[in-house]
Amino acid sequence: MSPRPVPRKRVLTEAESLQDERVQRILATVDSIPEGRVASYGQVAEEAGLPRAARFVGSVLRRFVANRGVPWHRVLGSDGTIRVVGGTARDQAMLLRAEGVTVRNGRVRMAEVGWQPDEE
DNA sequence: ATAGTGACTTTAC
DNA sequence: GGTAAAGCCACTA
Repeated sequence: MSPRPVPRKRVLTEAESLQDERVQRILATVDSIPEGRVASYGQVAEEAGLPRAARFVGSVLRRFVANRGVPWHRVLGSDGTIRVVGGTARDQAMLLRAEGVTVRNGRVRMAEVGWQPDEE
């Protein structure tokens, strides 16, 4: 029997990461944010069953969401601030305004447009 | 295995 | 209102 190479762990490709259960739950959670509402990264993480993984949520959105049907623009910082840098920030504000969310100084009022998961 | 990084959050001034 | 530091998770320069 010729020895076979042991399958080594390697870096996940994008396609593989998309199959990652955590990624799927994150995307599903973001997708469940109703139009006109927003959620924080930490909130998404918690809803997805990944408490304290807010930064991970941010990186997942940054890497995959750009060209999918996921409403990434409804995810903001816990204080309602747009955390994206560069031109994408302008897009996010535009997308939010397009669905009736008031954005002032790169920020929204979480008390008004914050998503309450129990109202789905 | 260690160090650095980031679409984060919380706490403490 | 604001900044600073520390804690946080997972990925990687």
